[in-house]
Amino acid sequence: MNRTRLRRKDVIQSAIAYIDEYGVQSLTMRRLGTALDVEAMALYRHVSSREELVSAAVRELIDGLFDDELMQTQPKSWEAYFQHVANAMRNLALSHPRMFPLLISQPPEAPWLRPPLRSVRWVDYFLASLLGYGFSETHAVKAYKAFTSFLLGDLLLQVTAMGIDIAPVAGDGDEPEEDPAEYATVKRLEGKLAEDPSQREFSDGLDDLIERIRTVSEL
Amino acid sequence: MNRTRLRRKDVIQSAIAYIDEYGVQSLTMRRLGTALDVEAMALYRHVSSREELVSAAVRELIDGLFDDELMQTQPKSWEAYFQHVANAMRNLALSHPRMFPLLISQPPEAPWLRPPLRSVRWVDYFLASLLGYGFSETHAVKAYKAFTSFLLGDLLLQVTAMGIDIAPVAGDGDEPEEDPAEYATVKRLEGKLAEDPSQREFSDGLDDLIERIRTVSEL
DNA sequence: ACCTGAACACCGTTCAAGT
DNA sequence: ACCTGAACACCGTTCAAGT
Repeated sequence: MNRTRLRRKDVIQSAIAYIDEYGVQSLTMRRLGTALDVEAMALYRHVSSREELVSAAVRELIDGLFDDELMQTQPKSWEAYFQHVANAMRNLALSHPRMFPLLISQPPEAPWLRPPLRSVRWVDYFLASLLGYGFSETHAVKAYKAFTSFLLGDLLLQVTAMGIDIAPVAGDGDEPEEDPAEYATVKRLEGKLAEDPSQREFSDGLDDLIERIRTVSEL
Repeated sequence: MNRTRLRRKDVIQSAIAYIDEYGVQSLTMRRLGTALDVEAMALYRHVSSREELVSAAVRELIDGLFDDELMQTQPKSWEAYFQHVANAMRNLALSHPRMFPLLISQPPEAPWLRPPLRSVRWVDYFLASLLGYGFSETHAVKAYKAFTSFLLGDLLLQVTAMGIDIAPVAGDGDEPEEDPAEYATVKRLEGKLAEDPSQREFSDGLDDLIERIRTVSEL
């Protein structure tokens, strides 16, 4: 019944799995301990605090993304490269919707590191690639900023639209409920608002972004 | 020394002030109680749980934005209206950097409500305004989506760049530290990366967005 | 070297009791 | 009607002790 000696990796992987299923709020040293068939206190052998565990989980995800999806291929055009990275990040967000917001809430290693591309290694590789595609330094930095802003906005929106939140759902208390039926315009447009063209919206937004970056580069 | 009877409003305002100063993680019923010269348990007379308190604080901020900044003036052009709303939201984000991420992490009232514009009343008013400026229904919804995505991405980036996070700073544990000096490209571009043209970047991004929306509308 | 048990200081929340 | 005190079940974390 007892697996081989507990390793740090196991603890971190378990934490990710736990958060994916129940959310960070529910992650408890004691609960993760019992999930691993161990007393909570044993975890401190591998992790210095709950906070460090969570931030290690975040790092794990980002490093995984780097190793699996990007080192492998180097597309011919920078446009294809953007598509590549964007879709890899999107897949990460969609397969770990409860982890994704943590990429933002964790403080970055450097102030100019912009989530969700939040490791120095990552950004270094990204910028170096752009330079390799012939971007000027200024243009590469601009593209990096525009790209992160796009990813963050769109993916976070998508993830929260999945009805997932950092904290579990809060009851409405005894506040006056807002009644959507009262709001004429919203009611009228509800059909269009609720349309969920998430993949399409993302692709269109991305195409748009690429177009903007191209335009700037040609000035 | 004892103020007039505790009101729900006081509790919520205090919670906002407390979060602004110390972050949500530090908000504790007991601590907020002593900040209000009252036992923690007294708060439950006005608020049904800690969660409900936090979500009331978020709602308070959004409602305040609505009342103060937007009902007042109705600019002549939709472009000016966008600027209006965007800057109002930006001011909110910058004056409550520790609250702002909560606008995202709290579940929205309806699935198609996109943070940070996250109240039905708000969105109704926003969409109605666009229709008033002559937008078609489809175009108004598209503009709403593009606008929220922009606001969310840019403001969240700005707020996290302030070094603020939902959770207090996590130590790095005994993981291998990433050494920025090792990363050549990042090192080379560090100057450009660290430039903080936040107001300008935001304005440019907004101009860009407006331009995109205009273009679509003319097709 | 790794895990456990008991303990400490702190939570959110309930409930009977005070005024 | 509003607040308090004591209590309960749960946390993160420390530390001495077991193997």
